[in-house]
Amino acid sequence: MRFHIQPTSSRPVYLQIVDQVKRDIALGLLLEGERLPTVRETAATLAINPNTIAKAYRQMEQEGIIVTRSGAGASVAPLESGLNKSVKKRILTEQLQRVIVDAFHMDVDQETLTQWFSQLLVQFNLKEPSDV
Amino acid sequence: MRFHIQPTSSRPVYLQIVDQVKRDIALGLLLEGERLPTVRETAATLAINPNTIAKAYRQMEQEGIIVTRSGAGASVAPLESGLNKSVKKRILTEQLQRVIVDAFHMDVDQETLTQWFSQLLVQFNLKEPSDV
Amino acid sequence: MRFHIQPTSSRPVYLQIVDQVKRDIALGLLLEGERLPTVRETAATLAINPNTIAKAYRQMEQEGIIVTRSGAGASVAPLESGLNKSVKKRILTEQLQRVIVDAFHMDVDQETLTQWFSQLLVQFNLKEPSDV
Amino acid sequence: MRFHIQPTSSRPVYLQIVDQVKRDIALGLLLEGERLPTVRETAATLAINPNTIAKAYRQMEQEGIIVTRSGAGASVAPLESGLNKSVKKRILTEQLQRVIVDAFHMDVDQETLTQWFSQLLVQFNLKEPSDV
DNA sequence: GTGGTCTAGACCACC
DNA sequence: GTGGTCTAGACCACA
Repeated sequence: MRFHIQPTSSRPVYLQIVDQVKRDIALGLLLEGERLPTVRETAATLAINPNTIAKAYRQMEQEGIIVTRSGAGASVAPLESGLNKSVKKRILTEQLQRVIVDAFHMDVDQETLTQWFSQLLVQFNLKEPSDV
Repeated sequence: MRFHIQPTSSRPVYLQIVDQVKRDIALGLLLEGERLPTVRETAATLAINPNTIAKAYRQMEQEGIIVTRSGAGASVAPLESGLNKSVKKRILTEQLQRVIVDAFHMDVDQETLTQWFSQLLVQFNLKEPSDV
Repeated sequence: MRFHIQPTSSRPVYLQIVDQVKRDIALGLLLEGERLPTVRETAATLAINPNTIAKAYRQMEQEGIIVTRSGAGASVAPLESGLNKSVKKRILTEQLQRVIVDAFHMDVDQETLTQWFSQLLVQFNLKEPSDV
Repeated sequence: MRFHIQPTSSRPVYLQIVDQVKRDIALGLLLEGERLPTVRETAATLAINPNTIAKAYRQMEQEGIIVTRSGAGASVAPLESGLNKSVKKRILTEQLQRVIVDAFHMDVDQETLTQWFSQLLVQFNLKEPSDV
């Protein structure tokens, strides 16, 4: 696994790492049980403070995305979400609404936005074993 | 215009205000040229520090959402986005991707997500060109 | 609120703080909505690094014990536990079992242990308004 | 004796082993003088680093739970606790208090907690003096 | 070797 | 003023 960090981004470095791990899992590039690079290794590769990487890992652990066994590295946890459906809907529609509103203010029409949305869905659907 | 603020939300107060103005414009509830409540009026109503409201207004002015004439308050600016299309696409697909990845980790399937997306589009479609 | 830290304890400082806040809430000494001392203030009083205090606060926030509004300090959150009952039972009986086993190995008989348990319950029951 | 280890638990593996030995002794499943499996045997069965098992045994020896005679393996020591009563009380009430506070924050009422406590006591009472 | 804790000190976002 | 992020570096617990 290779991370790509933009130090100038307003998004904190540790969240950029979280984003990328979550994306790669969703894309099927990282499979359940697969090991992530160690904190020190990642810190060295990216020339970033180990504490920052550790923070990203801690965050993912608490979100249930990965499991870390102290002294034995971190690996991808099985998919499991304890949230009930109404909460999920609230969170996701809130995010989607923000995108739609932004699109409006950028003068992007709904067809175009829907098209981009669909293209992304296709990308993230490739991970279904039988579909490939 | 009435704002609804959740002080405990992780989303900063000033961005909650920006969100709501942008949403109401996109919904056609706020029309071009319409005036927004003054900073001090809003601050009093919401019992929030005026600096916070001022920051929200400054942010919206920068984004070209509103225009403020000193002494005459703020009003909704005409829709206009100077960004070029590839930039728009990058910004919006980045946001959409994050939603899709989050949906995956919440174990929400693509059909459900697409349905929620479509429902939102309908809501924001009511105020089409001919309505203005 | 005054904290009492034992730097020599094997229990990490940040957890000692969490323990004390949770205990004081359970005792009714800290009420819902009440503000906690600021991170910097606490750090100065205890002569402990602010990051350590911040970590304790972050931990409590994620446990839902307190809410922090950036720029406006932290306060006690309303009591709410999203766990379902079987999970609660598993967690608590696991802890209780460990105490009982330890008591056995210390040669403390069950009557004595039960007595200590009851005395503690009484202490933590005083917080019911009408009982006082 | 068969150990059951959850590698993903936040409780260290070596302590899980200690927990289980102490519990089985308290339950009367392991009697004084009875021999424990060897370090290397256990390590092989559980597919765990022998150092981890050795650490668990060292810990139990220090606590006076078991005695190890070099070359002759480990066996259960006679029950004996050198602590004075006030120390025992301090240690155990500290643990009990933590359970009670946790129960409060999980919104588990005192009746329920007391019931769980009593049920556990019954389990651990089956192996009373006369049974040995 | 792994990750976890704590310190010290800088800078930023928010109110 | 508040808390959040990041860096740098020490020490410890765990496997």
